[in-house]
Amino acid sequence: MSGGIAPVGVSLKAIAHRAGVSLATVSNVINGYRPVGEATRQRVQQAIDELGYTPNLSARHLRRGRTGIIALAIPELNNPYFAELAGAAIREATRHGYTLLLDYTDGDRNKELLVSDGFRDQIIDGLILSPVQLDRQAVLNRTSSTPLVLVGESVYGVPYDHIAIDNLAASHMAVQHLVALGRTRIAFVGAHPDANREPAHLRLRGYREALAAAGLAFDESLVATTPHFGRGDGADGMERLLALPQPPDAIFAYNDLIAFGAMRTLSVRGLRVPEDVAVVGFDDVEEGRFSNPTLTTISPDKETIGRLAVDSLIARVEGRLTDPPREVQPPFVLVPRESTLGR
Amino acid sequence: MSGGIAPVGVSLKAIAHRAGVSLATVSNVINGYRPVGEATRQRVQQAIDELGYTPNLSARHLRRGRTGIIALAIPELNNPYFAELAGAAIREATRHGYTLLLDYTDGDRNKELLVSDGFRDQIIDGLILSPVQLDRQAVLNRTSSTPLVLVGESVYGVPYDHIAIDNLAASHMAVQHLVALGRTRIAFVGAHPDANREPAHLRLRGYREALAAAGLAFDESLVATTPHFGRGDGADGMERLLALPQPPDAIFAYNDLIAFGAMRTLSVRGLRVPEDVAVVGFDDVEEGRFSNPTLTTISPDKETIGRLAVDSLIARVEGRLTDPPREVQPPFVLVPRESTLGR
DNA sequence: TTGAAAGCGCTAACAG
DNA sequence: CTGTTAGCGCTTTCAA
Repeated sequence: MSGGIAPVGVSLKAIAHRAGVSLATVSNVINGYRPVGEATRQRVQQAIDELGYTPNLSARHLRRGRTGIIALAIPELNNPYFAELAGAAIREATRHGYTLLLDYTDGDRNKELLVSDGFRDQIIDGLILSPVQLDRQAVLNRTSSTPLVLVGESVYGVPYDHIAIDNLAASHMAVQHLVALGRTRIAFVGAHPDANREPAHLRLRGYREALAAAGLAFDESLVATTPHFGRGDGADGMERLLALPQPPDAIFAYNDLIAFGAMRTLSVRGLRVPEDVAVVGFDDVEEGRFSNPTLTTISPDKETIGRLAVDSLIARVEGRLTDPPREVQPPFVLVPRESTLGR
Repeated sequence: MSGGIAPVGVSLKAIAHRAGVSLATVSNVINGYRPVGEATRQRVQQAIDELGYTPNLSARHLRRGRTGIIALAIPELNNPYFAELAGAAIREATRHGYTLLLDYTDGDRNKELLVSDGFRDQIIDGLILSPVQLDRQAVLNRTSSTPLVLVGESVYGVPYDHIAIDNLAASHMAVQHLVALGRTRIAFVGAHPDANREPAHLRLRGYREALAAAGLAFDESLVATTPHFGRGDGADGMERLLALPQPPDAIFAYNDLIAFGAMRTLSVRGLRVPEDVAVVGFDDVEEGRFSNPTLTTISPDKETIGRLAVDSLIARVEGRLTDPPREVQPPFVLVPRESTLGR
């Protein structure tokens, strides 16, 4: 944030009048569109300071055809992963002089479509979208020409910049961690009911591949689907797994919230984490550093994801970037904590 | 969200031309500023539909002097309380056809001042502020004339609408709950170091009054101040309380995050919740329904707070509300869970 | 290096 | 009930 009070009514004209120059000159002092003589510049600057002038953004936007606003559309704010991502994006946007507007899709396909197809076009210069339900085809068919950057593991193979960690490798690492601890009945919680959707797919695929690599058989009954991706879903999924004839001895959760829900259920059922069941999450939200037990998890570099997404988008908006769309994979690490290592 | 694609370049003029009417008539069909004949209306509407027209907001805003955007400035998104509040506010703003912009102050006094003094004035019609550090005087001296609505327990006695639950009564209820369970050494975690600030003040005051009402002595060493209001602060505060010669047997936390931090410390130190130490939080964030143990807490009606704040603000913005500022106290309840009742 | 002026798209006052 | 038009504040082209 950088300040400056704007008494209503102080316009370019007022400054021009006060400084005894034309509108164009004042505009040039402000925007540097063409050079201005040093003496003139000083006089104009003084008038600006004295009157406390701030450009009227609506007018500027009308004229320029751009608004200085970009949107970040995420499924929900209640998932702290997105809250943290949004924080990073907002900081970066602000740094570039842009305002970032948050939109929620509730992970609802129709809302994702609406956003992608230009719901906010009148107000935004560009869009960062973290889709949940949107498929490749829908993105390809999108009807808006507003620059778009995708984040998250949902959609691949579309002509837009895409920022997401290597979900396959990350899932591998998570499962491998459990395998290394000697676990053999490793369950996956948080597969999407509609199994051929991409996002769960990648993490699920990583899970399967890692099992195979470890010589463990894939057991479909150990994959708990959930309608959403919150704590309640994790709790329910865990209940179902515990009802199995042979319950799991480890859980790889689609995300941290699901892991927290699962751990809650385990606690209620009198099972110890990690002694009876080890748990690994995905996202590394702050909660996992204070939960009982603390949560082992995949930690994507959220700061970098947010920053890169905003940078790419703004570069496209301003026409500075015209390369073909790029696929960027920010770093991630596995953070081992009590839910697998014990205390 | 309600949609409509806006191919760039479809203007009022285009519609007017297509429908064979004047600009004004099209505008009237859209805005209902004055009546339009039914036949004409139909023709215009058809042109609008066919061309997929959406008004250019920048132009409208320039003309109207309003932007249709309101801001909600909160300390941080990482506290799920604010995330939930923001969700409610966004829904309500959308319902009124407004866009809600989120701003973060980091609980930093300067940023709160900046926001309050009109940092976003060029872009917003009104502001909802949840101050942490801002004092009465700063609000009274504010230099912006943008309509303002305050939420939260921070500032009283200023000429703006204020939406906040009765913090005094809520704190009373929380402490009374602990007293009723037979606890006698009840600590308060999350007092602000600068003790004469209002927000912690009310909850702290409620705490003291409830102790007095219960015939319990106030022990200053049982008040743990914290620099911020996050999990880490709660964990640190708890450490300090446990180092006392006579540690507490109950905790009333300024908010849920602090309570989670405190419970984490208790767990690490091998103390049982609630057997050894009972814990009550404040905010009722979802996390507390899945934590181990689940958290007893004060549950403010966040939906109502968000809704009322937005409604009041928009009414002021649109000049529909010119009454003197009002103080509104939405309902709250105490939700007893395992952290005081046990399992 | 500077000025004059057109015009972005819209709303609302004025005129019929 | 409908049309004409001024002008919101700014950027940028054309002219000097």
